[in-house]
Amino acid sequence: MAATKRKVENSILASVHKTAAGLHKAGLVDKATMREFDVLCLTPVEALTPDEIRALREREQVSQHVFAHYLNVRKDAVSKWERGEKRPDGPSLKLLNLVKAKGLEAIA
Amino acid sequence: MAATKRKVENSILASVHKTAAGLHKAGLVDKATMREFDVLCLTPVEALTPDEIRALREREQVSQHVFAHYLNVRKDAVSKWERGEKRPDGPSLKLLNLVKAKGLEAIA
DNA sequence: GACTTTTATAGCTCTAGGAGCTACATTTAC
DNA sequence: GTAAATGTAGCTCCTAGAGCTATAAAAGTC
Repeated sequence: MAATKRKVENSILASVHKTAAGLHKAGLVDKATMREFDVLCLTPVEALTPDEIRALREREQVSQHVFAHYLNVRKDAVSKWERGEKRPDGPSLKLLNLVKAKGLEAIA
Repeated sequence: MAATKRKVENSILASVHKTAAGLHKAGLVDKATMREFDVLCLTPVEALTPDEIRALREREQVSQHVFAHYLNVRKDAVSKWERGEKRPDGPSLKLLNLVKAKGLEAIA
């Protein structure tokens, strides 16, 4: 239910963002103010299961070693994520979400 | 001196990368192989001083709170980075480097 | 077939980054 | 005046990630 609420909130926020973006284009809202909206409308960083992380890496066709280099973590960390020994959060999770959404090249 | 060596290495690697990229375009090297080159040629993640981090955030014209949201860390963390109480590394440093090179929008 | 390299798993210890909180200045806006 | 936003300061706690070694299963080489 938290997920449902989240989704509704997101769709509302998406509209707010779209509207704000329009105002910005029209020169009625400056860039800094847009950023204020963006905080609320930023793509939510979602948790990833070990399987999803592995699938993500295999989609990009790289070894754990190479994948780790892109994220600036050690290969051991990637191995542990994929086996569920450690769960990435904060900055690492953000990077994984970036790769999921935009591909490895986006963080090269 | 380590820095000098690094620089030289990087320029060499940059050439290797450029050459490899050419071979790839010509269809002589597949994408997976390119990735192998990329590991060596990835933009090095450099450490940032507290002042550089603050300058970076101010360049993007956002508060610590907003900045933290983009990086998926708490605002306390950003404050500590800028005051030199904690030094970001690994995934967080990678994100900061991304922002430095491509701007906040690159990680939105 | 033996051999090496690559890739990934497993187990271990240790450090410090980040979470999460409260309280307190300062500035800006209403 | 006072309310909101911003940043500092001082804590404690947890665990992610570093860093290492050993092992083992593929993949490529001779």
